[in-house]
Amino acid sequence: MAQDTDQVFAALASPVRREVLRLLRDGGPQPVQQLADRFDMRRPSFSEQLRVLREAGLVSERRSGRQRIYALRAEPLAGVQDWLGPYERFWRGKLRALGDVLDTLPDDEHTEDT
Amino acid sequence: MAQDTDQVFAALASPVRREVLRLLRDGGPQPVQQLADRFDMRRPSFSEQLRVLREAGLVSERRSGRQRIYALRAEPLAGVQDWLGPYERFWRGKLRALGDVLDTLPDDEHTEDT
DNA sequence: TGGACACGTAGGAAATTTCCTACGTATAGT
DNA sequence: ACTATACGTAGGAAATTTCCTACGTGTCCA
Repeated sequence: MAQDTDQVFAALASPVRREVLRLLRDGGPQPVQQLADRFDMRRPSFSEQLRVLREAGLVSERRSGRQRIYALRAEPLAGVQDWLGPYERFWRGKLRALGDVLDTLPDDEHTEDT
Repeated sequence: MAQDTDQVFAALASPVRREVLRLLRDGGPQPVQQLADRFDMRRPSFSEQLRVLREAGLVSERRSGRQRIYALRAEPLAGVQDWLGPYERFWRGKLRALGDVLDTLPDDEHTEDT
């Protein structure tokens, strides 16, 4: 569980890998070649980036002839959003009036004085 | 820009650092010592973990006598949620199961059946 | 059956991360 | 001024990441 979370966050900590996810999101499932053309990188290096995404569960692979079609698997990102949940009120509180948020708090556990 | 995003995701890719954020979220601002007691790690190593969080903008530091009080800075997490936004429809409503169909959708049309 | 194509793995170099011990700096108390 | 406390930096070892070139596997096609 934490292992998965680690892998997902680590996978997202690379502009190349985030761009791959975006390409799959906006362009749908694609073969490796078509994805790789977008990056200034040798093919084996790109394969490794795909492997990181695959092991994080963020993409799936399907074979079609001699091509491999990669597709976005967004489920792990739902886990990221779940993790994010409990923090949300902290930045909403900063962006809005503080009193507005405090009014709706179920319990008060973020005292800011000594 | 992407540099910041990289650092935030990389900072989150460690159970120790995520636990620090949780402790600050649930326990409010705390000195280093009090945080460090929760981890099986030497102090200098823990200082480095804090440095990673600090450089990602996820914590702030304030001096109080010979202590340094760390506090959660959640703003970068808002950036994470923004990044997550365009992926949300992929895990909601099982649209992804249809694969090619969503590729043909002109607008975001997420009916939540089943 | 032979060759081109799509993609991966093998293995290695360089950079980065993460831990450690040793030491430095600043503050507090006596 | 001296000592203890709180925390960081320095520097180094081990593990991991990320890139490369070279090569292997499987598929398509003439």
